Amino acid sequence: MSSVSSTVVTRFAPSPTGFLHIGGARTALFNWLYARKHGGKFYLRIEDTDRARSTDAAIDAIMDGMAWLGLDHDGEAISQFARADRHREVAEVLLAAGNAYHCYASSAELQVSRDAARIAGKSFKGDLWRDRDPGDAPDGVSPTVRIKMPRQGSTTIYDQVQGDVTVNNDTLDDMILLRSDGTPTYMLSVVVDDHDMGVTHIIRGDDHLNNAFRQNQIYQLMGWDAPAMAHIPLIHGPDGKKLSKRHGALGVEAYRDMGYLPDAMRNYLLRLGWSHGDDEIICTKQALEWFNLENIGRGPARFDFAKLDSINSHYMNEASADQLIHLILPQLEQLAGHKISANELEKLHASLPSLRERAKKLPELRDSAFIFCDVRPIEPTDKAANQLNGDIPSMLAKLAEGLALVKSWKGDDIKGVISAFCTEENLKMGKVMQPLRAALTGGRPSGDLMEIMEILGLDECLARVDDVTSIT
RNA sequence: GGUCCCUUCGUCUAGUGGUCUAGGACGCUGCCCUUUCACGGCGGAAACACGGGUUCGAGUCCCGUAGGGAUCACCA
Repeated sequence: MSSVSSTVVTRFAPSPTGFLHIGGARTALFNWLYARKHGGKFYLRIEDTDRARSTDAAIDAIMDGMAWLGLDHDGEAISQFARADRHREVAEVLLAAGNAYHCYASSAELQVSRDAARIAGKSFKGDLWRDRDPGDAPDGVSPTVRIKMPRQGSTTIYDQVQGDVTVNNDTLDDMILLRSDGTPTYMLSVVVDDHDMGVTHIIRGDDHLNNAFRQNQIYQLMGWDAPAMAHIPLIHGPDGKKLSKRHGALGVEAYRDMGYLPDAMRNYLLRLGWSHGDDEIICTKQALEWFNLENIGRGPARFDFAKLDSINSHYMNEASADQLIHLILPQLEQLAGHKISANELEKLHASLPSLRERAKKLPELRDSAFIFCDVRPIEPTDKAANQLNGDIPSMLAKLAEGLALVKSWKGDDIKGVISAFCTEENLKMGKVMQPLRAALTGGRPSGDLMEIMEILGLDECLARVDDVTSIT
């Protein structure tokens, strides 16, 4: 308990060059889950060593995204750039020990070497100055610092997801540790920060698997213990290709705007690449209990909106009416063009339980809730308009007369009036109910018509019927 | 091209050598319910990439082929 080494420490380390995309969100979720499950620490580290590409707006977007998903991190977000001195210090140690060296090669020379390696079918090693006499250094060129990779043997890393992965050391390149302006590169910074922060488990995208071997060398050279690794497969678009903006590589805030609930998002993301037998609906509390690294899948997963929708509808049914109303209220007011009154709010509350059953996403709920606001006249959909043709309006007008006389405005009594009317007019129930629904709801998905009428109230119902009967 | 990773229904996946004539979920679809739209209930179609091994026995282990992906920056 008290031993530092036994405490799990994970981190999410995005580069602030854009929003928090879906793959990053899942990586963050896994790290968060793993740390929280073990009562450990979960840190957020902003990898902003590339000053030109890092923006504060991106940092905000990432933090907002995580907050929305409910992934809280311990302590303040750490800026990698702020720790540059420390990174440089480690490079100096490596340099002093002869494990790193100055490289004076120009980018043109490097490019030639890279092309040559590719043509020869070999790996680029970037070691043009590895064995050259520093005395040959050209004047006026500030060198980069490169690590001296081993050329013999092989390195095997046990990855918690992929298993043992082995690479021949002679395919590793002498990567740059310090740029010619003296600033540290990501490859150096991650290792130093992960070590200094006491990170015990690195859970990150598959795209870093190759880097693990390069970074591993720094741990070796510095005599540090390397954290456990877990490289999770990337998320692909529905077409199996890399995610693009067209199909899912959106910021998490885009999902929020589309009307998905954070709980649903977490559940979906969790199941995308991780499983617990046949379980599909896994709340966060349960996930905290079950999550592990062993059950992370090894193949890339495709993003599927249909399934997300289905999970979202499940969580919409579990959310409280207050919560749901709170979420749709701003848009509802915008649609209605007025501030929602206490009276409308009451109707909204009354209708919500049945409305949310048929809504998969917030916008659908908002649209169906809309008819409970004071928004006469209701604009009918094309389909609904077709049900209000011919002599239908006069039929409805006649029905309205009967409704006005109902003894109490309760579902059963209303139904009684309607069925009596049907018998009297020798009409089938459906022939009356369908147009009535069209008149009252404009044809929007709603629910039990009697319930709707009861909630709407007699006056509103008559007014809406009047709206469609007086037009013709 | 080099290196590394991956490969079960359309999709997410269960499956850790025999109980797999392969299970669940989403989607699709048939029927039922029904006052529209939905919801719900009960069914259905639908997969072990291919080829060799190993084994009494392979979706499960090994090799190869094919396909997919990642990576090869003074980006992260």
